[in-house]
Amino acid sequence: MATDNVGLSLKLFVVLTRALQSIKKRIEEDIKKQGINLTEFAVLELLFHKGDQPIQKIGSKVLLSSSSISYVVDRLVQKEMIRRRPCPDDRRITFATLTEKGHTFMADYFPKHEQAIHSILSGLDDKEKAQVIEQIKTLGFHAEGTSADK
Amino acid sequence: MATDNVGLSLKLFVVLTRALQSIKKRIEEDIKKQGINLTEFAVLELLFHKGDQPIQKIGSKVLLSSSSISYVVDRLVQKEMIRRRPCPDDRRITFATLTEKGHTFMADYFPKHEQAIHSILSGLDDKEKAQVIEQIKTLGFHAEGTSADK
DNA sequence: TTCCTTTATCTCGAATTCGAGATAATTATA
DNA sequence: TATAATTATCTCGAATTCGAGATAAAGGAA
Repeated sequence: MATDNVGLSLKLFVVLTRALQSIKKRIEEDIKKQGINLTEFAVLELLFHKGDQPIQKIGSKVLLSSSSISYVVDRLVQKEMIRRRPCPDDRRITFATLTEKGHTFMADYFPKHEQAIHSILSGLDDKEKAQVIEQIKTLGFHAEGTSADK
Repeated sequence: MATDNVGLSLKLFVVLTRALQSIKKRIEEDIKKQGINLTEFAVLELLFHKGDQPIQKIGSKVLLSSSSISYVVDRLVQKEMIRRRPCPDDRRITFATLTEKGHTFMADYFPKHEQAIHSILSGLDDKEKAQVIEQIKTLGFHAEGTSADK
């Protein structure tokens, strides 16, 4: 068959892993200067762009387990970037809400962050990026579907 | 300019992160059944294909810090997959060496692992994979180069 | 209403990785 | 050769994430 190069798949996996490690490292370097990490930033970004969120929703959006979210939210509360707001309708739910400080920070820093990523990823032009996005999405969806095959 | 879509870069980063997370999760699931994790497997694979390695070399190959390598090697020694062998020429150096058990395991399991990855990544055909590999490499090299720009 | 199931959040302990610094051995320099 | 710099490995403590299980609140069924 034409599609049977097993070694090529392994290579793709290795290349992806290494590239993303380099990319993440650069992005994290940039963000760490602000005293927060990538996960915390992802949570702030979600709240900044989508408004207040139940804690459990945050977890599913940024792909973290419930226990990890509790921890991340704690840290952001300590840093006074967000606060916990009980839901009046359902007492099981707690919303995470940006504080004034958190909002100000994001309004100032998000554009810089986006620009930094843009600079780090400038190895490809827009057309190539769009292409890679499609291909990687395909790969991701397929991998997601490839669950425990009995 | 044509290449100025900042949001596209952010999207590429998010897509890459999520896809790789899915892919890694699947691969790890497969390996965990063997009682080892991805990092440990990477070390075993290096020794299996490249022969005995000084511990510090392993770190640079699998992209782990020196302290992490010590830990991973410890675990593999505990599992009797490898052993530490002092270098006679340079007493600072310790080689990691596959044990009989480790070698047998890899001879049996590596092809299965490779096949599993192949299956997980079968969302793209060979030609597309080769293309993605090149583009991701470009991205990675560029990101690597984009160090602390003063 | 009472009981069972589901949902949301949190606590706890384990796993994994890192960075800083310690130790020991080697190499280069004065 | 004595001293300084480099290299290899390890120890320690911190950071981050997870899974299992606890708790509390809602919702649904009998």
